[in-house]
Amino acid sequence: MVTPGPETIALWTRLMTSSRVLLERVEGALKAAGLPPLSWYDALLELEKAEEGGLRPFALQERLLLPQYGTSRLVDRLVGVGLVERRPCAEDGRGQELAITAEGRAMRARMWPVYAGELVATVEAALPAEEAKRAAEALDALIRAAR
Amino acid sequence: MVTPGPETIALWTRLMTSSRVLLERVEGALKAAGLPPLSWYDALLELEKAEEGGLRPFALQERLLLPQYGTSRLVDRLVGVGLVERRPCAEDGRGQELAITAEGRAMRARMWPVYAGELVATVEAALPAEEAKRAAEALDALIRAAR
DNA sequence: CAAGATTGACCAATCAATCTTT
DNA sequence: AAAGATTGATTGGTCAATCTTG
Repeated sequence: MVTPGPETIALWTRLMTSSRVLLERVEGALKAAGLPPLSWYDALLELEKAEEGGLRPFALQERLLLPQYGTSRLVDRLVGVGLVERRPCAEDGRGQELAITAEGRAMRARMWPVYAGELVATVEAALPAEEAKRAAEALDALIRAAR
Repeated sequence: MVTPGPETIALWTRLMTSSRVLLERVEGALKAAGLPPLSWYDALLELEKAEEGGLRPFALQERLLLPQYGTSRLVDRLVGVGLVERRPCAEDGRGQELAITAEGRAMRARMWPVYAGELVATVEAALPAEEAKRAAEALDALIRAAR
């Protein structure tokens, strides 16, 4: 039977713990500031990067690594509070185009300083840039191996 | 205004992506084998390590990094299917002792090969032990900085 | 009152089924 | 039939309130 080596176990447990602890910090800071969750930020950022044409739901889905229904429900909420618009799609009658609204841009801009502040206070306080870079490369190898 | 450096952003995004992608792999493999989710494994393992005396819910909670109500609901499910037992606590009338049952041990033993297989297939396929060790140390520094 | 633990009500995530267009 | 997207029903997670004992 296969048994992972101690380095593998250590990396796995630290990966699970660090991602949860950091995520909690960021989400906690957003909530404390009366702002929406990180998932909203991610979606707004992708739509803002896409500019004029907007994005099709399936494209947003790929970028956010969400299931199809997850995207559908997330977009429902964003549309519900006026941060995103749904428009019929010209080229493909099955689909739509999603576009960020002015309110959406404003919300993302309000969220960023809070988000950025936590990243600086945790990641940059913990690791010099050179080490952060090496760790990022190792994680990148994990990502490629897992899909 | 604070702005995280590019290495910080890269590490953060890889951390979020790698943890999600690897977790999906492991959860997917468990589900495909008709087994319960990883959260059950984690709880069963802690209770098995605790041996005879069992664990108080608050102690399990600390080890699993769950909120109090989260632990309560998780234990509900484990007790519901007979993998864990709740016993009144001798020293402290407010609390209980949680103990893994024989069925609980058997379930953990069935889950481990599936879990271990995915770790080997992803982590060990991606990184030599020496690099895994260095990455684990970097993540450990992140964990300490975040709490 | 603080600590350990649970619970009702609500929100979010998931599954399977569905609908439309290609 | 496959791709894009949504939806009803269920399950799981979260919040605030509650209960009991220290």
